[in-house]
Amino acid sequence: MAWTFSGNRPIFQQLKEIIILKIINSEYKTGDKLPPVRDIALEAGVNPNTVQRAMAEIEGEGIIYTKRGDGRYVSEDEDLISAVKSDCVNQMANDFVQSLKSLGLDSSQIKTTLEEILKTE
Amino acid sequence: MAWTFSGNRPIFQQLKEIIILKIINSEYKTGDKLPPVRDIALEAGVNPNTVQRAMAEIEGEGIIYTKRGDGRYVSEDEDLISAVKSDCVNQMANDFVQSLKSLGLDSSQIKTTLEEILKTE
Amino acid sequence: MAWTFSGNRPIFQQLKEIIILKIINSEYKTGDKLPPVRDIALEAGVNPNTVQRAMAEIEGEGIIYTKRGDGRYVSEDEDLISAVKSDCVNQMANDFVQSLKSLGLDSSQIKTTLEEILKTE
Amino acid sequence: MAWTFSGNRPIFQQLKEIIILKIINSEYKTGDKLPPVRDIALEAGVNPNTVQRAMAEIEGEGIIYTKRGDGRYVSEDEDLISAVKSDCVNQMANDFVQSLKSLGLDSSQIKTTLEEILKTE
DNA sequence: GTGGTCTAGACCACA
DNA sequence: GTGGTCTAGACCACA
Repeated sequence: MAWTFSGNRPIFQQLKEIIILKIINSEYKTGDKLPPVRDIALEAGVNPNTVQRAMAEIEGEGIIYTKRGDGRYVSEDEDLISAVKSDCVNQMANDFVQSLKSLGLDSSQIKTTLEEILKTE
Repeated sequence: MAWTFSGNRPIFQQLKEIIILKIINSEYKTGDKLPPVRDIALEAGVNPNTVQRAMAEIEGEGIIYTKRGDGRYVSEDEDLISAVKSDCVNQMANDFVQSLKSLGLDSSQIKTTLEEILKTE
Repeated sequence: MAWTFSGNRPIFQQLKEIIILKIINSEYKTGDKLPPVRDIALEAGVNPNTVQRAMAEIEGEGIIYTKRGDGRYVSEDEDLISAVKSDCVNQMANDFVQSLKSLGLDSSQIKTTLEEILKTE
Repeated sequence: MAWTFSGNRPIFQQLKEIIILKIINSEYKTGDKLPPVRDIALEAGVNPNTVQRAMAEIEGEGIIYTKRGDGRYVSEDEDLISAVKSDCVNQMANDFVQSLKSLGLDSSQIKTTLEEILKTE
């Protein structure tokens, strides 16, 4: 996954999402040590403060933790991580359905729309 | 549709979305005169300038136009409006699929997820 | 010449320009009686007040005049009308040259640009 | 280039034009950081909001972009910038030719008119 | 009455 | 320090 940012959304948020994604997808595995803030900052081409902020917020969600004087680690709690993933999936699906309903589509139209998209991929 | 705003996104953008939605859903019909900026501002509880900005941006997309000294009207171009709607739907569906794929789900998992959600509604 | 308006500029100004154009091009000839304000308003699909304002401003420039209780007439002063025309042409040409110079083009580039355009017409 | 405004056209539009001109003429070069909104506002003697609006619209055309929390920069895409310039030149030339033709001048008269003007400069 | 522009001033997120 | 948003309020052109 590349460190690219969309410009119209806060970089720290996009960073958060990318890092969480790397954890969910086991690019950073359970119990792994994460790269130092400075390395990520360099690689992503952003200010270390921005990485710091993203990390702090992810830590707030419990899926990474800090060993003082050592570094940050991915939580060993695999259930937590898979819970984060399924929460994420469910919220996206709910938002998607909600949005299309507000545009006036019913369930079967929503299903058809999705199938159309999946076919073209 | 209520004039409620989420707080973490600009009001003028949310206004834009709500108004476009009203047009797509024919609450404001083709050729209709829209309520005056000041009326919407009052109803939505925001400053007229904020409504003005939303309107100007929607006008930039061509689905409404201004008659000077008179007011704003929904475009008579029904094709344009239905194009806006289907663009909207397609983009949402694409984003949804893209996001779930980046979380590691394949097509059949995405389909299953959506069906689960639709069942619970 | 059709009575069509661009929307982002005042209608009365566009009306002025169209009417003056009709005079310069002898669609309305020296000494002719102009159509009544109400007829023009109907034909152009605008408010009679707007036509009235355009007429008043043209009258201010001397190329039309009012006979009370009768109507408006194109001035008999042919020199005045051709002066208006050449003023118009000169001002346009000056503005054009000025604008292109401010974009950094020199005289010969301006000439070339114009010749390119004339070729493609 | 002075920050002077004509009074009968919106200031934000004139600002837009002046800033774009400065980019086209490489007063603000590819990749350069632009002066802060507040500085330009002070220099031009207008409200920062007005500059903000001009900037936002220029950004919409893609030739400048914002680094959040940092400032605005001229696009690195030199092709885009030269395209903007030539579009600008062509549109001016087309408008000019169109206007003179509607006044009844033919191609050779238009050419002569321009040459007269260029001689007197 | 309608939209369009502008100012002054405030407050916020971001880096 | 930088841009982004928003409000309050004013004034104007237009129809």
